[in-house]
Order: sequence, then structure tokens, then C-alpha cells
Amino acid sequence: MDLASSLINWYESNKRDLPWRHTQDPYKIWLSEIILQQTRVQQGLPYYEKFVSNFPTVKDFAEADIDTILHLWQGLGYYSRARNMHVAAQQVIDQYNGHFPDNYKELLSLKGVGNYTAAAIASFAFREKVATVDGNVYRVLSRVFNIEEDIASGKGQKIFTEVANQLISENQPDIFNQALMEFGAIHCTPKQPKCETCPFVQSCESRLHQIIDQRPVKLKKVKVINQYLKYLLIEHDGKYLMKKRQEGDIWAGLFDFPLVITSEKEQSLSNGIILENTQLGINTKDIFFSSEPIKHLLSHRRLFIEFFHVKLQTLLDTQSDIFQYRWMDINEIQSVGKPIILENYLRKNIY
DNA sequence: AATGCGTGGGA
DNA sequence: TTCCCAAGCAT
Repeated sequence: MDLASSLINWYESNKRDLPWRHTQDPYKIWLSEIILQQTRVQQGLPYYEKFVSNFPTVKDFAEADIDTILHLWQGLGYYSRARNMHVAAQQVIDQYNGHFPDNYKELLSLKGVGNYTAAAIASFAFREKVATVDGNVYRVLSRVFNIEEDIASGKGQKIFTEVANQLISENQPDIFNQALMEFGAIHCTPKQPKCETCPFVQSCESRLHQIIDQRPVKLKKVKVINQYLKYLLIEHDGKYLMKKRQEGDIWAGLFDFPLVITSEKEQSLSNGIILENTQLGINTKDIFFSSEPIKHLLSHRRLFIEFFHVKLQTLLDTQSDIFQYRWMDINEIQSVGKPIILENYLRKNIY
């Protein structure tokens, strides 16, 4: 039996029951694929349910307020996915008359839809014969065929895509795609793959050479930098000063408090530094409480975060609006998307 | 082509 | 604790 057939057999008796496998609605497939980018099923599942029930159709999604979408996305990370989805939903309404494009090529034109996601929607919603090449596929193929090419390079991605399209089942391309990814996700796992019960153990080339743990080859290493964030929780009359984060940095589109960022650990919080960072005339003597530093890890940064509570003696004379600051009460703060570290701190200390 | 973009879980 | 990562994409 060929690899595709064995894989499909394995899939039929081992697949997980996931909600997006019960629909052919391209909108719901798209939603699930975006949510699952760089995200585990367990983490993404509740978000998928939330979004489907809040926005049953692409039209609902397109007409929604971006702040509402980001609030629902809160905690899932990579927030550009949500912002891009909002744009893409409007593309579907405006350019495709509300009907999802039904082929790989046109799907690629949607914001936030790249090679993998376009192939996934084309395959699962429209049965187009195109291989879905994701991290699982890289891993399985690199092991079974002992492919040494770096999966992060353009050349590598081309090679793996060709191999996958070579292997894809003629009659059931969609099932084949699901099967290959599912096999990587729960059987041919990054660590401790279940080789003992693997249907391909006899022919797996990297297994034969005992180099499973060296596949796939991934050369790029992310550089992690330290940053020290000092948040100012400026309170007056039950409201706090906040502003929406702009594009070009982490948490774009989410709301947060005025803050001072330093790259040095032992930077004291002087009036000058606060003024320089926030443009606000806050005086350190108005700080009545400061928290212990909290460590927050991003894939590319190590953040050490402190919270400084400020009670204003007199209302700020600033024209806050020119810096896009807003006074927000607890209800408003709860209703907008914020970095998870803020949500956690607020739940513990303020709400 | 290389880099930036979150969060939570497991070894 | 630290590291690696989990169904990528835009620039």
C-alpha cells in the first residue's frame, strides 16, 4: 500500500474529533486555520467557539468593531492575525460579493492568508488538490525521507511543498492533508515520537539512521532581548489613563497604560524619564504603590514588568487627547483587549 | 532573506 | 529554570 493510503487508514482510526472537521463552510475553516497558526489546539478551541457564536458569518465578522474582535482575541497572542482577519473579511464582502473565494490562488489575495492557509481553505472547503504544508508536514516528511534542507529557508519550503504535492492522494486530497498534519501533531511529534507503533517505521529513513531527533533541520535562532517595563496606573475619580497601542510594536491595537521602557535593569524612575516616555507631567511623589517585578516571556523578548500606582492630587493639565490618552473606567477597561499581563494584574489587584 | 510578532505547556 | 515549541504571515 502506498504512503497516502496508509496515512489515510491511520487517520480514520486515530483522528481527533475537532469542531472545524464537521463543517465545509470556508468562513469557519478560515477562522480555525488562522486561530491555529503557531497555536495549540487546546489553546485555540475556546476561541474558535467564541468567534463562531459571536460572528456566525463572514459578514458579521466584517461588520464587527475591531476593538470587539481584539477583546475576543485577548490572550491568544499574535494579534495581527485578528487585525488581518478583519481586513480580509471586508475584502470578501467588497471584492467577492460576500462569497469566499473558492480556489488557492484567489484565497492567497486575502490579508493574512499565506501559502499554508490558502491551501487549507482550498482543500478542506473546496476539495482543491493542493498540499497543506505546515510545521507538522515539514517534520513528518523530513523524517520519513530524511530531508536535510533547512525548513526555514525559501529553498526548503519549496522542496517540502513539491514532495507533499507529489504524495497527495488523487481521490481524497483533503483527507490526505488532514491525515498528514494530524499524524505529525499526535504521532510523529517533535519530542518522543511514537516510533514503536509507527506505520512507517520500516521505511523511515531518519529512523534507520537514528537521527530522528535531528529532523527537521531548523537553523534560525530567535534572539531574545531583555526589556524592563514600568507601567503607570494613573487613577483619578475611579478612572485610569489608557491608550491604544499603535502598529509597529507588540500588542498593536490593544489598550495599555502609560509606560516607561528601559533596556537597563537598574534604571530608576525619575520625573525626567517619566516625562520623556509618557509626555505626561507625572511626579514620582504621586506614586503610592509599586509592585514586585513580574517576568513575562515572549518568543523574542524577556519582559520584566513593574506596576506603579499613581493617585493624582490635581487633575492633569495635559491635553491628553493629543497623545491619544483616554480616561477609562473599570467597565470600559474590561471591555477592551489588553495584553494578557495587564489583564492578569488587573484581575488580581483592581477589578 | 531575515526578522518581528504572544501565549501557555511540557520536558 | 530554561528551552523549545504550536496548523504562519507580513514586510
